[in-house]
Amino acid sequence: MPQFWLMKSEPGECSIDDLARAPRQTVPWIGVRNYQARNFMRDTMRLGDGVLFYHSSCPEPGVAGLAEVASAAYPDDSQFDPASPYFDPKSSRAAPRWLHVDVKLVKKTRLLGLREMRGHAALSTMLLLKPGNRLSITPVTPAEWQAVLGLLEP
DNA sequence: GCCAACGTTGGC
DNA sequence: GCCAACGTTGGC
Repeated sequence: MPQFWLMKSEPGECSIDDLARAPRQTVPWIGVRNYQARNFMRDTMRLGDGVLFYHSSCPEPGVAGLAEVASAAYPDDSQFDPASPYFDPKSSRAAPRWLHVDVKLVKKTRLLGLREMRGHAALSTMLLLKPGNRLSITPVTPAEWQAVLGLLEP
């Protein structure tokens, strides 16, 4: 049974084009510092799960492409680096607090804008669209996934 | 830049 | 274990 996710990335940090240019079109999803999002990666994600690659905190927020989970969860090295903005002094190599998976590009799509998404009843259940949602990784139901694909590939 | 919503921290 | 203060997210 395939699972599906929506993962937010700031295009200034890593855009869909950055992903397309990355070696093997794969990037480590570093920098998640939220326990719920971490737990999704650690406990629920499986290799090959579908990912909606979402651009956030930018002029045109929305789904910018499709990707897939390309690794199991493993420790995020940036938490050990004092020079990194993601440094966590309370973490240690012996007991890493933060993990991440790798994400691989499937295809860049047209931009399915946040505003457009709000206009479709079939997407109204998406956690992304719930008021106040800030979670950077959210589960997507098979119905929501199919509805998004339908809008991206009519 | 604003601000609402939410998660985390830390004193008690 | 409560909860006020604080920091962050992210659309607008």
